Amino acid sequence: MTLTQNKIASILRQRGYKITPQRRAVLNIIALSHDHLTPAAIYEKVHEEHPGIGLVTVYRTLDILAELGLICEVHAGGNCRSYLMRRPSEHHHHLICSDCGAVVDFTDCDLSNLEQRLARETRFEIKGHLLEFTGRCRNCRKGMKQKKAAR
Amino acid sequence: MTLTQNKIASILRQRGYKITPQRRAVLNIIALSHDHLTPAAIYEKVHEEHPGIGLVTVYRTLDILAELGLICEVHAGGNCRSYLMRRPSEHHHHLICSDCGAVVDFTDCDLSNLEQRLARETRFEIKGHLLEFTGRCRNCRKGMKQKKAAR
DNA sequence: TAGCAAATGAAAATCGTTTTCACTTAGAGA
DNA sequence: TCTCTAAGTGAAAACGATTTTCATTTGCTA
Repeated sequence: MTLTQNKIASILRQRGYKITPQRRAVLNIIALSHDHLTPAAIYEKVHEEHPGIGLVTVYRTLDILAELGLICEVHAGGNCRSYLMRRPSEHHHHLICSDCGAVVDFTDCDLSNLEQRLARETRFEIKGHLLEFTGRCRNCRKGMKQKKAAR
Repeated sequence: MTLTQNKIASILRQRGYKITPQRRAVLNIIALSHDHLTPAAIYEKVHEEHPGIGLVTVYRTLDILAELGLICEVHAGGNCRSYLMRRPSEHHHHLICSDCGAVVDFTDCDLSNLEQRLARETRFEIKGHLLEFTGRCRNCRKGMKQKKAAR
């Protein structure tokens, strides 16, 4: 379930952050997009509607939203840092289409067996994991006619 | 099994790359280290012994080695791009100590069930995955006295 | 050994991100 | 509703990592 913007605004307020038009705009863009967006892409979209908003503000807003856990990072191969509105608020992972960039979440990774075995064998205290699948989504598999989303 | 340097050299030669002292030096550093190293760290070490070698050359060499699949990238949280000599030449994953940066490989990730299920449910054609565990290694768990390896 | 394509190093360019700082503003309190 | 202040903003500059450019050097084939 997507958090409503009002809900997000109230979380921000609770934590002592002010609700500014700039933050609303950034939030809006991320919430409306089903893709993961790089900071630059977010800036671009935000800037279209609100030309006054600077890239710096986008970065600052992303930092705050990530800190509050309202958005999450996608790694997706080479370049790091693109963001996605946090949909399931619990632990989850991503399945990323390498063609169009679509992201699907999944929650049940069931790595506990593997984790336990690794912990036993290596004597590591395992704290977390990063798991992402890549592939081609349904749409991109049929029809190459799909427009590739501009990154 | 670690590829010997000679073997690597011959792979380079086969692909039309020349064997230069600079490339040897970079290769040497990566092969001797059991940690994953950032380009900067590699440069530093290489530079100690061969002060003539520039950072640019390190980058170029890393690109080539990665392209040939002789070294592999480690993601490890925030900052991307550190490299590791490819030890098992097959598909494998990393277990990374968040304190000292030690990396342990493991090969049997057994995600096929999950992968099949995801493919069925999402109609993705799944091509690959990224799996990394993070935690604290045995040494770092006992004794905080361990010196943190400079990144 | 000669010759040339490939490789190198230094400097400059580029890219993404962060810091600085003077100015503006959201929102708590009068 | 108005005032005041801490928090937020934008522009420019700083910054670190990586890439490009270009003149010079070098490995290696003929």
